[in-house]
Amino acid sequence: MLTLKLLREDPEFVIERLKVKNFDAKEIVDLILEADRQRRVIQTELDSCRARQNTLASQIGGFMKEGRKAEAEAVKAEVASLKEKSKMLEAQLQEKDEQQWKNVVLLPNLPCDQVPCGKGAEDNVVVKIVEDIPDLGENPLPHWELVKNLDIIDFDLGVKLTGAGFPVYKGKGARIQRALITYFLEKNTSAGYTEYQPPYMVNADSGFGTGQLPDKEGQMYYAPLDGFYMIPTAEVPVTNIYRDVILKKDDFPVKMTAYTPCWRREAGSYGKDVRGLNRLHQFDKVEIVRLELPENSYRALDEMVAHVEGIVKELGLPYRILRLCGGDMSFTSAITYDFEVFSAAQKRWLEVSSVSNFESYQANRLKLRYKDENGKTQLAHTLNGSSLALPRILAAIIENFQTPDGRIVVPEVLRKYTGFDIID
RNA sequence: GGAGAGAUGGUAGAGUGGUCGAUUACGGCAGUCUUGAAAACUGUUGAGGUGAGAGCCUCCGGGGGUUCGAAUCCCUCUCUCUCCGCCA
Repeated sequence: MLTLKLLREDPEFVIERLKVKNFDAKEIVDLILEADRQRRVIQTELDSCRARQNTLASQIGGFMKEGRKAEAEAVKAEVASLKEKSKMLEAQLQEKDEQQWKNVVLLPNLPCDQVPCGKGAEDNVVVKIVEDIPDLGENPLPHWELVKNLDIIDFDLGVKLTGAGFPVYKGKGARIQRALITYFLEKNTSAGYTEYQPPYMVNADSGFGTGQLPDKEGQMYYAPLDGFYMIPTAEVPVTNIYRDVILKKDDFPVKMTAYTPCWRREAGSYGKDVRGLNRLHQFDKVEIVRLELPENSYRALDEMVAHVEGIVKELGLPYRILRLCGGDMSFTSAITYDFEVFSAAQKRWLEVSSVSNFESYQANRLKLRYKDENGKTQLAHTLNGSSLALPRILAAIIENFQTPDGRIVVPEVLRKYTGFDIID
């Protein structure tokens, strides 16, 4: 959520920056500022009305003690009329508050100045590409055929148990999942990230804190009886650990990592994008989250990108790093780098990680703050990235490391976790 | 699921209708003392809104109500603890 301070002080800047995200903010900003002006007028009037009431009420207290009943009654009459007035003002204030709030949450985060303009995926900028694409000979199989032949992932069984997009991993398929999770967590913890096991369901406050609510409500599974949401990413519970927290300057940086399953309804997806492991309703992911001082957040972002790159490289997968254009960025992000690995059999790039700086956008919703050197409370910066998401990594491993006879060679770094070096 | 007790500032813990945004202790910060530290002493120390500022307003788990006046009384929701039941 953008701060009211920024909107008030430099609305033109906000409108300009949001054009990079192809977001026309003019009308909303005007509505917010108008509601804000009205709100302050009402607030001032209400405050003085209440101040008068408070004074009179304590006067009555004095009269009552001294037994001056008649005088007390006279003052009571005045308070009664003030009370009606403040009731009315309160209602108006609440209305303006709601108007303002309703509109402020509609504004996405401002993209930082490194973000290129653009409409969609085609305008993203490739900042690095390591194309070490394996030669798989004649007819390499896509992963959904390989896993069926090897009987390590059963999509049909998932349909029976739950529905499409809920695969069942079996035997070496399950084992390599667990190996990947352990491997990722160890890479992250040895880079100084503290490991967490958060809840997989969160309440509405948490959903709001990281920006899933209110606008992406339809993307989460919801348990109405208890009002809980299945997490779409570990980012939600992990970042919310610090909701309503005021940190000290030397508490930074806060570095956290967590493995969780993730659930996404993915309403509206179709076609080849959803084949096999490409898009699931339930998948596994290891996430890294950082809280930083504003002056350090971009350095931290570079560090996170380098960290994720190190892992992808170690796995031996061809990859590229994209800087997302304004049109392809998420609502809450100020800048995002995507990692994609090349899936040799499908002959396409698959997104496996997304590393973002949210600057103070989430922090403002979360009320995640710190005391600066003058003792003033300031908003912190939040960042996160996948490190890494499993299914597409697994898809790429399965396809890129297939042998002509349909077996899968396990990447070297995973072998101490799998306990086998080939899937057959 | 049933019965009962609670929820107050960073923490502990007072406060049951009238200067209570809140006694006190601990912690934190600053100072005195000290070569330095500790101890002791002194001061200071919640968040937000509004205003140039003095100040004023809001917040004692959330929401609603009673009252001239609510941390304090009533209703409701959430959560915590104790006992019972169920259970990996």
